[in-house]
Amino acid sequence: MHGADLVWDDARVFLAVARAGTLTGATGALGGGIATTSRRIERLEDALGLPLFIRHQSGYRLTDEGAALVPRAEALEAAAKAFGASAEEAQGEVSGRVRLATAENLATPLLIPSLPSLLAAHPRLELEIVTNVQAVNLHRREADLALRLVRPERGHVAQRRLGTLGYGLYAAPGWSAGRAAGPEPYIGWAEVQADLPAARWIEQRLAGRPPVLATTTLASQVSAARAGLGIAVLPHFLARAAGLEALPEDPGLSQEIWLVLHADLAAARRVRVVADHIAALIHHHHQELAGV
Amino acid sequence: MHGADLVWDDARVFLAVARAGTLTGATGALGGGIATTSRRIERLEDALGLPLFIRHQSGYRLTDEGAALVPRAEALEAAAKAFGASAEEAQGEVSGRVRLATAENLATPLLIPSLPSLLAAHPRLELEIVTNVQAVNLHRREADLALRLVRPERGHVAQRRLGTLGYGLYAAPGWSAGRAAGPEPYIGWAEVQADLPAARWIEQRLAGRPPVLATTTLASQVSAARAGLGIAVLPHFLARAAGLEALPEDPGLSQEIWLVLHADLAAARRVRVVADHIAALIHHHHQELAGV
DNA sequence: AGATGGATTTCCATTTTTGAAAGACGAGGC
DNA sequence: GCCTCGTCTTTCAAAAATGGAAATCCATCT
Repeated sequence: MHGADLVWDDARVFLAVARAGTLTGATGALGGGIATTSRRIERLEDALGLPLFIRHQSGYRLTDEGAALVPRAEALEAAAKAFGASAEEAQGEVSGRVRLATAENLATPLLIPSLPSLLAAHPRLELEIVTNVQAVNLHRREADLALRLVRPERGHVAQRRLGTLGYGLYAAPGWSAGRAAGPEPYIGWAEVQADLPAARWIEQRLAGRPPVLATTTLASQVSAARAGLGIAVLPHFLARAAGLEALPEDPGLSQEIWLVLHADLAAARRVRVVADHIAALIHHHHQELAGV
Repeated sequence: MHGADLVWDDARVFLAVARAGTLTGATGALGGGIATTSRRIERLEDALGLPLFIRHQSGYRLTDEGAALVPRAEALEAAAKAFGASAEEAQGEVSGRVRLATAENLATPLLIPSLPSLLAAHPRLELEIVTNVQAVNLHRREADLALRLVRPERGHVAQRRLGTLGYGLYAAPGWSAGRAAGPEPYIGWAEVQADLPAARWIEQRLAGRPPVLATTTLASQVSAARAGLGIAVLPHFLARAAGLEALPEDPGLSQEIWLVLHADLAAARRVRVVADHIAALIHHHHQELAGV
């Protein structure tokens, strides 16, 4: 008959009415409608199986049992406040080291410049960025989280697809205007990165001819293109920022951007702070990255 | 943004999910639907402004902050349990003295016979019945509660109208058959009770003639009527119980039955136990009392 | 690799709760 | 003794919460 399902929040209503002495007053403190306050007191009395108030014309007056319950309800209130306060405390400072593995394509031009705000917001956060992507294995805890350009293999990881990185063909400003038709010199990737999508696309396009220059970093390719050495396949956002000229041909290349977290660490606050920062960053630059 | 309005019951859901590790499991423990559990966790995270769980494919896993909040939620749970348990204890034995003032009309035939069950249910309850109605004044604490046949004057009292006491004209069985027409002998009230409605009605009816017998108690009037002394104006329920014969004429007399409590005592459990008993009693005999 | 199974999220009809206004009741002031 | 004021209860339409079912997602097993 009673005790079956007591609604904790009704205890809050009970306290308000006990303190105010009238439904009207309690309702003002609670927000809502008088009728609601009345009904919840009724429900509480039903659940407890005893009358808490004597209904007076001038208001609600505690019964003996009601008065006896006030301290208990106050204990509940204190516990609830502690619960909420504890939550605020938990918002406190983040500290500790986070190792982030990421593609250099993204780290240098995009991620690094965004870090000051993150580190300023969390002074005790230590961040370590590993760009040696190939060798890093989350499972072996060589990094806490990774920003990847390939879909991660399944494993004991939490992953989120953040956006898309679009590629285009770029050259120095005025390139198209100053050149006659004919085979164009390409800037390509060194042998070790031959498996990058961009590298494969170029190789296919050159059909055996060697590239005019092969490098191992994006930054050097941008420099080379700007120096007028040839055409390069570059991420839209990077080439545009460098002031390069987009050629009309579209290589149709794009890569998904994935954020991968070690499952055991996803729950750690310091890791999540970094993950959220990166997710927001990518989201913010969503348009530029995709190259729409 | 957060803390604004935290729903205490959501803490219970939080605990259940934290313990079960899955929404499905927690829902089983809570009763209800999975969707509800999911939404309430969301609402709690919104209210607190921090993520409590990491959503896994295999279930919900606590974040650092969530784990930190578990003990607080457990404190809340303990407080809620104490609240409910305290309510059960308050159900405990009633003890103490209660003084009830009542009209003798009601006390002797109705109330007294009903007392065994009340006293059996509350062995430590001491009941004192005062039938000297006129002199009793609730305000002076001469009684804790009163059962009255007149509407109480307004004052610092709580009052409930319980029912109606109907009167009829009664005589010994076979009275009508055995008598010729003519002025009938009436059994009336002694001078001191001349202000009773029944007494007034009889006096008016007799138009100066003296009653054949005047008494000061109902019981004696019943006896007199049963002895064939004359006609009496008696409460229906009492006359019928005595096996008297109802005369066709209806005096049109009735009195409201009021239960009056001293306002300060209405909240006292021992007083309320008695009041509730009486209210239930009158309600149970409602039909007979009204004399329908 | 594909199928399977458990778990969550989404969707929508239903139930419950809510809240404003009208009605009822008694207290206090004139 | 009557009137005004404040408070609670009831009523009903609207809003919110609920929960079952389908859809989706992912890890494991075959």
